[in-house]
Amino acid sequence: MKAKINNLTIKMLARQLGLSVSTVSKAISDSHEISASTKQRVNDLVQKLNYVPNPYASSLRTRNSKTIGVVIPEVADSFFAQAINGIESVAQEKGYHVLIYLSHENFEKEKKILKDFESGRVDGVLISVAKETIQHCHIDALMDKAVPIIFFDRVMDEVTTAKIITNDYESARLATEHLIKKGCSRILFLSFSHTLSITCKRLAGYKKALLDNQLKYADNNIFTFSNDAKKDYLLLQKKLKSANKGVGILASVEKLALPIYRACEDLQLSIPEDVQVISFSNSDSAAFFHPPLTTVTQPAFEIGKTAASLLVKALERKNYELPLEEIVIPSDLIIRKSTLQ
Amino acid sequence: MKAKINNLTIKMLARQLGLSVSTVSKAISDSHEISASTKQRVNDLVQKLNYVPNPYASSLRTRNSKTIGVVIPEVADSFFAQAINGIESVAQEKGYHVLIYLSHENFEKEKKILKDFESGRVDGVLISVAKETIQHCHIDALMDKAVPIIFFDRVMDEVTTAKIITNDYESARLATEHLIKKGCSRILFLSFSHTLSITCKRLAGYKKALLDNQLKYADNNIFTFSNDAKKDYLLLQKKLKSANKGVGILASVEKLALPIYRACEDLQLSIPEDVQVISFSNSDSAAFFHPPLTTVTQPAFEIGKTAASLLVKALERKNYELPLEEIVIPSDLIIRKSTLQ
DNA sequence: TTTATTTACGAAACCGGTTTCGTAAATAAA
DNA sequence: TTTATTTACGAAACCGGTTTCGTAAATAAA
Repeated sequence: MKAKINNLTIKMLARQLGLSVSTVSKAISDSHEISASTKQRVNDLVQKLNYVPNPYASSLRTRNSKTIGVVIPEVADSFFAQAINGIESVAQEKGYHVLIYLSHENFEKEKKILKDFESGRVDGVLISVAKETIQHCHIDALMDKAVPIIFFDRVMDEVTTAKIITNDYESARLATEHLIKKGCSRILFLSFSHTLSITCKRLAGYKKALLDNQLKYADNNIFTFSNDAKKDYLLLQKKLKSANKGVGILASVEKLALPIYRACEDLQLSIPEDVQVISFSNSDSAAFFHPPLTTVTQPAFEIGKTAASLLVKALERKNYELPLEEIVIPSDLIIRKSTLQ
Repeated sequence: MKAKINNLTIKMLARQLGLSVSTVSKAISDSHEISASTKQRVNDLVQKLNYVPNPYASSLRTRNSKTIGVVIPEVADSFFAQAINGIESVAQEKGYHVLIYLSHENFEKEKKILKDFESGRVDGVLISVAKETIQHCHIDALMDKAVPIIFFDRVMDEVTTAKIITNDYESARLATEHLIKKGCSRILFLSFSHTLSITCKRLAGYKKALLDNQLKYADNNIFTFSNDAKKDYLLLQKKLKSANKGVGILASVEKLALPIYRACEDLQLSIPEDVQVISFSNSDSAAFFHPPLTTVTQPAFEIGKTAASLLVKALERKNYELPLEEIVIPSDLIIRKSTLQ
């Protein structure tokens, strides 16, 4: 590796200009204390020598880093990828930097990540909590240090802060109702957590639709995925095998859709004739599945963008208070051929 | 917003312990200069008061930030999402932080991002260049500042540094050959850039397969997507309409696959009977397309992981020289039903 | 014309760590 | 027992910015 070049500092600029360091600093930040002509001279040299100030020196003194931390369970998922896009769009516009951390659905990892944030590394945090997260001590600790933290998608009701979500309850209710209208008298609900805010609300919406339509709720229609993909798959197969034709499935997260299709294929069950399927999904390719998948599509980009905008607002305006009621951006039910026409 | 709490500093620890700041600092970093008993006392208090050192103060003095910058064209793409996963796996293990920046395929944005990196914000950079990037002045400038930069996937031949890629040429050649073997006498090559390393190499592999199989190369079999999705789609439709049955298509990037399926559907062309399709793609759902899509699947995770490992090695070992020859991790041709059996 | 105010800058402290260098006390070597 | 070395710590400089406070000179107000 090449040796580090002695970097250009504000002190060297000052020397070359015959000015003090403080004057140069103020000129660069366009302070009203500095005359136009001096600013001109300073900026000309900055351009000429390609001076780029050290952000960490600045952070140290100003106590802010123009950096936001984003904590998500995974990145290879359309929802989170699109949410990052939304976050980045705000960051790029407002000159913020985005640190990405993956919890991999693991509480201990999430805790470690938030603990690091207590250092002042980030000015604020956007988080979608891990599946395993049921306590919020790590979040409280961060909030105690006055680091603003905003939830998006996967929130914790017990924590008082801004939350950007979609209408999980309502969209699950509508999706379930759609299955009922299309003739399903039994509907499986696929979840992958008993505790996540999103899965709980979606389950509640599902239950409500059953209730509204005089269908009985039964625990054995609820299928919660573990982490063991193979075991899960076998269980799903078994459940489908035992189900009557005309069963409906509502998958509460994107990644549960593929196993359903695979299982139907393996069992030679036809979608939608034998099994009707709806999944929460933000994948572009849902439209090209065999058959095209009816989805509840979340406003992932907008959720990310809204969360980031709010955070930036909280950071830039001294007296801005985060809205504490949930901000709900509705999802779309996109009807395709995995449900009957 | 709550006022910032006066943060715990090493100075306060020192005062409470009756030690000097330097001793505490050394104790925390487990310096051999400090006795075991003192280290114990210091670490006990660190635990008790939940002291988290300010990373920017440390960065300023040590001139490294334990942060790597990742620059990619987009994030909502399976390849890049998986590559980030690979990068993150190394970062998490080695205690690095990952700053993500999106160029949105735009050269000016990429330039701006790299320019910021000249500030010392990151210790090293992993980049997959934008479609528009044909110059490398911005990269040279960064390398002049001794910031190590490693290419992954989309590289620039003209820049001398480590490059982690897949076997673009060979896998495109094999994919094309597969189409030829399955009876295609005319094969369209869908690209989205004339200049990107990956598309050039894939095109070259395509050409080689034609040559090896006594097929003529024709410019009008090459179709380069612009940024105008609608116009592109119409052009693609037109091209497919005019093609004879039995045409083959090789799509050189993931996002070109969906328009093909859509166009075939709209034109009532059957895949694979009328049109055989292979696409470079890392999407899990390719297997569930209608019909399942034959793909060239890149080792995205490994590419990201390898690039990050190399970068970390370059950062941690003083005398480590980055390997300058390309590191090639091969792709897999996964044959599904969009090509004839 | 004298006094008050404004303008435009500089000296120095500061942010919170790390590192260098110096040294008393303890220990080892002569 | 004397000298050399090692151990364990502290003072102070340092990283590269920003901010506070002070002030000479210029300008405005009395």
